[in-house]
Amino acid sequence: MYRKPSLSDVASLAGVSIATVSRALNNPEIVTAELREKVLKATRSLGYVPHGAARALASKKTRSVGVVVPTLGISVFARGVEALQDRLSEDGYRLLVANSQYDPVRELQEIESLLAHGVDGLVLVGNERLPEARKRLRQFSCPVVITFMNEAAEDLPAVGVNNFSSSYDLAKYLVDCGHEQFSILSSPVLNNDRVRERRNGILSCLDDNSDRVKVNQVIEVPYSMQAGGEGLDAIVANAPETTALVCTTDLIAVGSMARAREIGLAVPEHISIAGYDGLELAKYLTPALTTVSVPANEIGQGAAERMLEALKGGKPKASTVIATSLSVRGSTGRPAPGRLPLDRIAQVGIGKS
Amino acid sequence: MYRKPSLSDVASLAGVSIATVSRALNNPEIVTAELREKVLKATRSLGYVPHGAARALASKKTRSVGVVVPTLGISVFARGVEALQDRLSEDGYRLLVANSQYDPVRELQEIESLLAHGVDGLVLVGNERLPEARKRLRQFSCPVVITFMNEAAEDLPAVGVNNFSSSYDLAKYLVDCGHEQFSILSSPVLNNDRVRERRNGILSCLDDNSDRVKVNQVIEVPYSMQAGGEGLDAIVANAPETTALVCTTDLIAVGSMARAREIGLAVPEHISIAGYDGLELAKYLTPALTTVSVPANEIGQGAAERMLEALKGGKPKASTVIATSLSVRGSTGRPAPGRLPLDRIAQVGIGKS
DNA sequence: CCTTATTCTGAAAGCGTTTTCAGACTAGGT
DNA sequence: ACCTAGTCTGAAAACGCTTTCAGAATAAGG
Repeated sequence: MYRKPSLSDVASLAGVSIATVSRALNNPEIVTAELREKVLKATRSLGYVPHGAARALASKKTRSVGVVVPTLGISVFARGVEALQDRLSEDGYRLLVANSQYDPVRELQEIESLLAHGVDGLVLVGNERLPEARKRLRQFSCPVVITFMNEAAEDLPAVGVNNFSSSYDLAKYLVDCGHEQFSILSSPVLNNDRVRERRNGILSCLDDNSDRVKVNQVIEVPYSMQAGGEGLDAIVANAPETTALVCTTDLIAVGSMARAREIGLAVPEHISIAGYDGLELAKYLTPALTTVSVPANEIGQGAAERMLEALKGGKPKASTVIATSLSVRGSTGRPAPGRLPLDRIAQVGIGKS
Repeated sequence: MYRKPSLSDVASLAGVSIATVSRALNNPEIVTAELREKVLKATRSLGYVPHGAARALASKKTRSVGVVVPTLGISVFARGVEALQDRLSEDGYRLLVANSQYDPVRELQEIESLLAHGVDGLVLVGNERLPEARKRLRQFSCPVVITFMNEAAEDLPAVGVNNFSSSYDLAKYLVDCGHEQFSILSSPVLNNDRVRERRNGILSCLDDNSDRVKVNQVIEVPYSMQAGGEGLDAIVANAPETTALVCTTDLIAVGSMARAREIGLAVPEHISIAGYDGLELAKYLTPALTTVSVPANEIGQGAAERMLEALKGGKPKASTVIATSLSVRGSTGRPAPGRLPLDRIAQVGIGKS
């Protein structure tokens, strides 16, 4: 049975010691050109590939980092992970990916699994996690970068957008449009500080303008387009005077927009709908969706940069806030004066597919 | 400086040898209950976590598998990777993720990086790769599973949909609708056997019906919604008699549909448009997009199952074909009799945003 | 030409596990 | 009571690399 070549195979073929081979491969400059050549030749002719585990054991570095995201099914996370991997790969690091499905217990397990594997660093999403998770992170004292948040607890570096202020701005834009009757449709806030911040940002803005503006309903629905549609139904039934519906997520916004059309509500004539995330598809909808664009790739890349810095030097740099942009599109506009309550306009059942 | 507890720390605290600790942790049943208890207690009280690299070195298993996808920016791949991770995680395996950006050289590098790291198995997309990549795979002789294809070269197990026949069926549906003037809008076929199979499937069907049906244009555009729009422009300019536009990808289809509306073409009255992938958002568009639904999660999960089998037993099971379903929706319909050429209908510039 | 400083190289000691191997101890049969 | 078979346990040998340490070789200086 064929055995994969090891350092000593290369060493004996090149006629040098294993120490020299190791050096020639890792610190070429500290070995004389002549030996280096011999070693490289032997390496090539044997097709030698260093053994990762052995190397990790000896050097105490696996050259890999781990990331735990809630799910890859959400485009911003997928793109963030992609950018993270792209950047890490440039520096020769591998990326271990896990998803928690928004379950803190699962997140803890995945973190423990990654730490046990021996990742050199860990990229996480948001600040909320089980105390055990924090404890493990401390115990392993490996570099951690928090993403999709503008700041992190325990003076960890964070790379992400300011969910609160960008949501505040989104709401402000709608207030400035002249809307007075608001409702909010949110994906679950439990275990999700990003969405909570967004919701609070919206509420804070509406509160700051409470002389002109009223918050009718704040509804929380599961994270799916269908649930977004059901959320809209609830708004129509319980807060028919609503003229502006702010969603904490594009997916929910898309679902509610589709449902609005189904029941005969015109967007934005009868109701303005806005989302958050900057889904690429959002601008191809009819009407195109007003949303807050989150540059997920910048977050991923920024996280990679922070991580690489920590892995090399170690100076704990502060957090990086990634700028969002408000993409105003066709799904929002001025409220129609004297519009009837939504439940009077809606023709429930008629447009139903 | 605090050192992480090792096997021997646990051993001395429990008053046994490291061999016993190792056994108590990995094969609890071969150790007497009494010792096992002592060991577990010591393990807990020290917060002992086995050292991954050392374990990998000794056991020649890292309990991790690697996957290389073209990009995570495409939803089917992201969902596939997610399902893969979910299933592998159940059995205690970690997942290393890399993307190649459709570049064969980059794919080779990532494969080499993963193999050097020591993954126990490798999940890849499609059959096309550099000869060096095959060589490495053979050299490391680690289990490989090919995904998103219904069969693979070199008798590797494959888990995926039949791109050819499902595309054939999609085209057949349009032929049966009565369409006679077809055009095809494809994302790049280079380094992408999945899309090539789809295109060939469509062409094969149209060829089988060449007595009734004509293929006007087969256009290849970059993989983006904008490019899809430009593709539509080209169709309108060069093949205005087209009544059915088949796209090899939902993203392209969405782009062309949006562009169609922009230039005043009604879908499906003036032109039927179909896609492929089963993007979740596709059914929330107006009109909803006819597409071939690919259950990416089943592919990921199936790949995980194959991989786990290979990792345990080793019987090389055959490929698994995952069924697609044709989702017929509003974007396709019967061709309008006596329709004018598209360039006569289009009002270029008017609807431009 | 000899001494001292300066590179480079090789021997060997880990790194923290798993696993083989042999010895110790228990139980069962006569 | 003695021998055999059968369980468990511990000592020690890998696993393949990095890195320290000391020695060899070369260069520089007097």
